Amino acid sequence: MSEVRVRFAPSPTGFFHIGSARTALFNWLFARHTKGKLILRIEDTDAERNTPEALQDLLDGMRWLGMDWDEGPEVGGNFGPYFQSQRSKIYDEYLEKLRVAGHVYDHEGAVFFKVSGKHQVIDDQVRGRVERKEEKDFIIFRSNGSPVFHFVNVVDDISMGITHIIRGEDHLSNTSKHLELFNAFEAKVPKFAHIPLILKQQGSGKMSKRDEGALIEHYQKNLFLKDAVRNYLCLLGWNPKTEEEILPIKEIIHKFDFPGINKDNARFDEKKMAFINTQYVHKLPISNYKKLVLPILVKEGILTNEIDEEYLNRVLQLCQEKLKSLPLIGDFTAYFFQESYEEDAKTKEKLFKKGSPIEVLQELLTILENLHDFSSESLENAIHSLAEKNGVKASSYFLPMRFSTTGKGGGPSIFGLISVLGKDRVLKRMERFIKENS
RNA sequence: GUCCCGUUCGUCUAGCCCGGCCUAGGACACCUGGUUUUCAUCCAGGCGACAGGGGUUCGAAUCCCCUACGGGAUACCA
Repeated sequence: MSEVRVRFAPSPTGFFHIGSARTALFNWLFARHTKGKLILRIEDTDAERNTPEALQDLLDGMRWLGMDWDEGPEVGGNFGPYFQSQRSKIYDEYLEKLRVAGHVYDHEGAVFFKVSGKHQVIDDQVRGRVERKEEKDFIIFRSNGSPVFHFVNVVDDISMGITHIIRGEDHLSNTSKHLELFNAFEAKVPKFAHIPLILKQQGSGKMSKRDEGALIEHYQKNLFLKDAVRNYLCLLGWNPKTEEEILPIKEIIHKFDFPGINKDNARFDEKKMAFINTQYVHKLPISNYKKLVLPILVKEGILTNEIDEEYLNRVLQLCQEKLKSLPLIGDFTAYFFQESYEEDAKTKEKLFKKGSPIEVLQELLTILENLHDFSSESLENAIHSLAEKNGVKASSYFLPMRFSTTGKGGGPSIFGLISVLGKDRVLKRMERFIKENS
């Protein structure tokens, strides 16, 4: 059996967006699943709209999402060049073949392809048999001498030995043109797989570069985990047929195949994207998590050099299970590292409405002063026995404790919080709070 | 307009090819309750769909036809 060769063929005319990324991803998954090759081919025949920045953004985005290519820019290969702008010689040769066989004619300076008028049958791996007839002759070389997409696309797929064409459904109608060309060249026709499009979150139509959250850059900037973004993208138009949706990429590669691809378009859902990201944040190995979060804390001026490594580790570990996304880390942990932090006014109001927190805190203070073991288990026992002695619910101590030491109404689990903060800080902050509020 | 593709909870989807196991399963979101409180974790429960109409069949989400709706293509863009 011959080796699978698939290609991702973007044109670098804008920033790398979700739709392109997902097409690249499906090609990559198929290549890895079949142990074949992924070819990255840059379709830059439109000199007017191509930019080097867009190309760089594309390569960065591919790598960020963990998609490597076996042939193409920066890696080379035996079927190059991989930029269409450098393949004009090949295109001229192929054009000559069509001329010799009488498939083309010149008109108004442009070269037209003479259509056969026959029904073209696509045996699509996703949609089954699709039949379409190309009615009109079409241009393959512009009057300025440059070749047109349909022509270069087919010529490259032939000359690069592409075996499977996995692309968006928006190309399904174009396929009859491409089939005409493959036939005119008497070339073997690759298998086609037209994958569903990604629709914009609101309104109608497919997702475009201008839509919120459409650019890969957006996820990079907002510190989404790349594995999470990739996992979500896999789920748009493909399903693993398991109840579990959050899967390691190895498993996705193993399961990925054409029968699992859906026919209907999928609407992009930022909430589910965010949910999956949160799951990945929670599962992040501690060393990795620390590496990602540290620069944020430093940048936000929350961490200074004198921070005790041991303490930092405990804080980060404590907060991970409640952290929804990486950029929230500063807000979530600032009070661990700084003595001046803002108090949440609404929570404070609530606290004082509930009773006399100062009295409660004074009692807590004496208990905690005499508590030598500040582990969360020990704290839990102490608070529970205090509650029992006073005939109240243990939870009645939680908000006073939390608010007086953090100025917040929410955060990590209470005993863990007090334990990590440590006896010195807790007592000092409670005392300060009592003084300032009585 | 013409051509092509599609249509299961608000959203992503399982089931459809090979009709009965489907009083249609899961996930996100939402709502309610629980847990270490407010909550951003976690757990339990709830809400919620086979686009409509005709066939075929003992039986249809599953097969066929029509309609409606959605998407795409109709460029000397890719």
